[in-house]
Amino acid sequence: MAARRCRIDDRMTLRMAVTSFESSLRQRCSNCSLREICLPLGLDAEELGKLDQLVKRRRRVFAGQHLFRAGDPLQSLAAVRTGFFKIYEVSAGGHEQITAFPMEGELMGLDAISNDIHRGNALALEDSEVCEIPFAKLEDLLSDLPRLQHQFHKLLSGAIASDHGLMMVLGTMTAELKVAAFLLNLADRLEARGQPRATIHLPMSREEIGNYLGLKLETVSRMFSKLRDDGLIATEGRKTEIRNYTGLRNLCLQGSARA
Amino acid sequence: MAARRCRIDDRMTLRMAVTSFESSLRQRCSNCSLREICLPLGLDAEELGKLDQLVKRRRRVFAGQHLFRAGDPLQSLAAVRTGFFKIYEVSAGGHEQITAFPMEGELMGLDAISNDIHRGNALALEDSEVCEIPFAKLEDLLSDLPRLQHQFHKLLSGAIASDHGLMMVLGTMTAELKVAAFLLNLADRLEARGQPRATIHLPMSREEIGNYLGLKLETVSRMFSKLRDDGLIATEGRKTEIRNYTGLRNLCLQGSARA
DNA sequence: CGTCAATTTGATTTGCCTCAAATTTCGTGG
DNA sequence: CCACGAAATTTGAGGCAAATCAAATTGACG
Repeated sequence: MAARRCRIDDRMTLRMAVTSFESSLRQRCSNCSLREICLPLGLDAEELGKLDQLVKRRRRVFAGQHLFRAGDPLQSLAAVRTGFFKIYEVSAGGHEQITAFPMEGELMGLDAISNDIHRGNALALEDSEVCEIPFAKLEDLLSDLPRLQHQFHKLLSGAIASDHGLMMVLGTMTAELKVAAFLLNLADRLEARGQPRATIHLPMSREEIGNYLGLKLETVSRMFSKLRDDGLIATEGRKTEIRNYTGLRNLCLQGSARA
Repeated sequence: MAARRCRIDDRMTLRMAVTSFESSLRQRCSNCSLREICLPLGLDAEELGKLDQLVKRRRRVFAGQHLFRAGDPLQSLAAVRTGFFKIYEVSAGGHEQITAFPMEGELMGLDAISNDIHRGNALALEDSEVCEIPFAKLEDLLSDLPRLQHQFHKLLSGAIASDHGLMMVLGTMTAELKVAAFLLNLADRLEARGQPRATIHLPMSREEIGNYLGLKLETVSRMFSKLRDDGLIATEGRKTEIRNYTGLRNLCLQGSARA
């Protein structure tokens, strides 16, 4: 296990060498996420070719580095190939709020299209790889490929839908349920990517989880302990194992039953 | 002032006659919201013509009626022409969560594109009028009109951005600040539509505001009273007047300063 | 004018936050 | 490889903001 966390921002030196071979081990899919997303569309070879041309070379982002910051002009959307990010926004009053934890296969920067400027900051929580997709070129391509256009709309719409899911968590759940829902959400997303849903790595701190869920870090920790004591999960540092998936899910369901 | 609220759902009878002429008084803009949205694009006459063909006849939705419900297949997006809606989702556990209060010029149903089925329920809070935009036809048109396509992407992206704004409110603010932010948000949206921002009508109940903000109705009421006692707003039933706009805004800013 | 729902206000409880300390984990250098 | 220091996490005690319970008041509509 090489080094994993890093606070110095945007100027990695020796760490780069150390971790560069590490991430090379992770290359599983032979192509970028955007193309993967489009595989079910039945595009022909020519169309797929256009898609490939669009995607710039993969880019590596080390733990603690920003891929983009609030205020940056939108040039490219970024699809996470490997690793984990956090997206956070800073309010006028200076408060940080994490709005998402994008993982493999998920797009970042969609909210920037509205005014061509990034609202959020994208910070790599672990050494990661992204595919950058120049947005202007993507839009050109979308006009030519209606099925791809439709898929892109689904993607944007899906982002709205998942934000609504989070709003429901924030608005209706107690601390215990919020944490349970958070773990279930991660488990489900892992499973959707063919990874085992029971074992979750959690590259983010308790404080970051709490920020995301509208809780304090101590409360998050207490709820992890409670879920552990109730036999629903097992914890070993940041490695979390879901011991009773249906139990967790039932907890969330009955919890939001009345209010 | 004719009747304003109604609980009987989807079977209005005499009310229809009473209120039908009432909403006819409100016709201010001569065309649909979609076209208005596209005015700054500099489309030529032919393009505008295509746009007009797309939009089905305006549809009236009476207070208490649903325009669509969760589970309905997505056929059309709907732009609010006049009136006010609430969009709410129901969790598996049966809890209702309001995710938005769309008003004039705002689109509903964007989150349904992701899987062609509405997640949310759209309920008219007052007698309203919408323009329905068949989504399949809209996508066809977008391929032909790149500027319109871009505008549509901005619209979707803007929905994501505004959801993030709400998440920040839910995650970081106290009850008082949530209510203040809610009123400011309404005021700003009114102003963006050329209406006076100081006078807000509030077609939703305290309970609905509380649901939206993650508070109980009693708390919402208390915070209205507090803002009133502090001279920031004046209340007269559901008619709310902003007496000190900058004061309200400063309250929100300093409030989220540290956490 | 009477009924019922919505809102306001008050009293009390509670869940989460705050403050504080102990413990574990992790990165670094010996 | 081990030991050290810093940061993250866990756990405890007490306080506070918002929820809950309850009652009075206002307002809407037949």
